[in-house]
Amino acid sequence: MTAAPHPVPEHAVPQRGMQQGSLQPAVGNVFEAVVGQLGTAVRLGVFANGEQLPPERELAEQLGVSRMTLRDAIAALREAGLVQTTRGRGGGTFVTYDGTRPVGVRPVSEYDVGDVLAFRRVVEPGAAELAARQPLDGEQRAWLSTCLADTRGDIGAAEHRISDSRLHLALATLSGSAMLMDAVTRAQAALSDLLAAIPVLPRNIDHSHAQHHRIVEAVLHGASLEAADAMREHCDATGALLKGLLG
Amino acid sequence: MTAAPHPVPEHAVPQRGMQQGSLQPAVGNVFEAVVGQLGTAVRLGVFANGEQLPPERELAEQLGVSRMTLRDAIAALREAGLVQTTRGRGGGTFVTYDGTRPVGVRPVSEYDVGDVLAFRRVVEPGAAELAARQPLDGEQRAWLSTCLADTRGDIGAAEHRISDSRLHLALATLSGSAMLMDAVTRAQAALSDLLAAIPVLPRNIDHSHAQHHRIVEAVLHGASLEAADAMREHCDATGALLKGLLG
DNA sequence: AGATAAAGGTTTGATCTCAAACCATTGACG
DNA sequence: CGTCAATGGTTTGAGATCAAACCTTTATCT
Repeated sequence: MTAAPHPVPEHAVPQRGMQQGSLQPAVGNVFEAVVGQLGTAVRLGVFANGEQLPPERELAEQLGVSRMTLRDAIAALREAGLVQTTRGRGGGTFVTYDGTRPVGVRPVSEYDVGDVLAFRRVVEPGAAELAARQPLDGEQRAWLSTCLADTRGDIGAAEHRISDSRLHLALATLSGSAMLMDAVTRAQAALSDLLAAIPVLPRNIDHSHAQHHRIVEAVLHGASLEAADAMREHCDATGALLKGLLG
Repeated sequence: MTAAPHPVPEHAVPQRGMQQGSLQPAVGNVFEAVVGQLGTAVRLGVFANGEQLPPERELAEQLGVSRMTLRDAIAALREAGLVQTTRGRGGGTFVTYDGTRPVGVRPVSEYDVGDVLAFRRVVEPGAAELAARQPLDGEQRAWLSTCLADTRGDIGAAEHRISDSRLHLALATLSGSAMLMDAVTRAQAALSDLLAAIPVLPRNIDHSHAQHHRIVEAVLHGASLEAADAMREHCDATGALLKGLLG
């Protein structure tokens, strides 16, 4: 039919692309992908404890997945103790997870620790910088302040981790870039497992809070470079802590 | 069975998470996803013209997809004229695409132009910075130089676009971070459609080449901040050009 | 020439996923 | 108290996807 455009004799080395890295495997199992996504959303506090998930029909559409598959995924989360479900009007699926228990839901993807930290150090400062450049309305400013305040209260380590995630995701959301939001979410998801493994020293929390404060201040004042810088420092600090503790 | 943890009376507003943004729809159609990925890889020059794709069994595994589905995808690319296939020993699927024809293969995802540019401006400088920090061996340095030289030759606009992609992806690869490589690939993929739409002026190419040169030099010399800066400038220039022409 | 190896091509039955319609439960409201 | 509305629960048949085995083609080697 068609001859090979470049016949390759046996001895010649066919030059296959130096980089195959850019081919990312499609997740073969939709069910597992959804479990991973929802589980991550709960662990990161995207859905707060006690909060109601969107109705199944709606959530299924948001996830681009059939309702049946979504229901199977929710059933898995229910068995893992992350959510509870009630029927009837006013019913629904509610988050029952305060971060104090470990979760049996495995993350969607597994990355090298150094890789996650490097990635995060790039995208989070970028998101902060963009958020600072964005004109924020009153509601958005209030949201950011609330998220910041939530990381401060007299709460346990688990709650602190969740509100920390929420703050970072809020910043990413305010960047106004869906792709960046996406990237930060992935970084946080990959990070949350690592963070759960390290001991929380009050000193670290204080330090971390000071950095959060500086970041939020910068964003609220539209100081984009300062915001990026502060976030970079924050990532470096967390990274150093993690590397010191994990290898 | 189980009572709702927080019974929600009709009048009370159930507080559903302020950010639903982090739930990304799973791609429902594996076949289409694979067509999109391979098509993008070809358009970006991940597989160069005339080059042979990995054997089906191998490629299927890399993509995390069954061989049947992969074959369907390849058939689609073949009908779109992007590849040719030969049987027998020494046969395989070969890229037949020099960028001069428009392609009927739609990209995997559709993003806002501003979003793509903002994302790119964050991840590409980050990748360049990391690449500059990496200790590069001779082969890697040579690869980078080759990619740079390829963008210069006396070639048409289409070939130029492809070798440009290859250079950017090479830099991302040398960053050593799979997640960043991933992000840059997505940015380039989203960008390539936009870039195909703008006219190519010799002056722009010269300007672009000077920037590429500065970036590569910085990376080869391990000047990470300079590399990031140069790349940021390059992204800004491309971005300004695109914004001026598209919106 | 014949054997071998490396590729693509084909078949088949099991499993996953989807869409759509319909059923069941519960609280709110008249 | 009865109806309605908003949720989760269930069924069903079609289509997509998979894994594994097997067939065909063709260049190289002996």
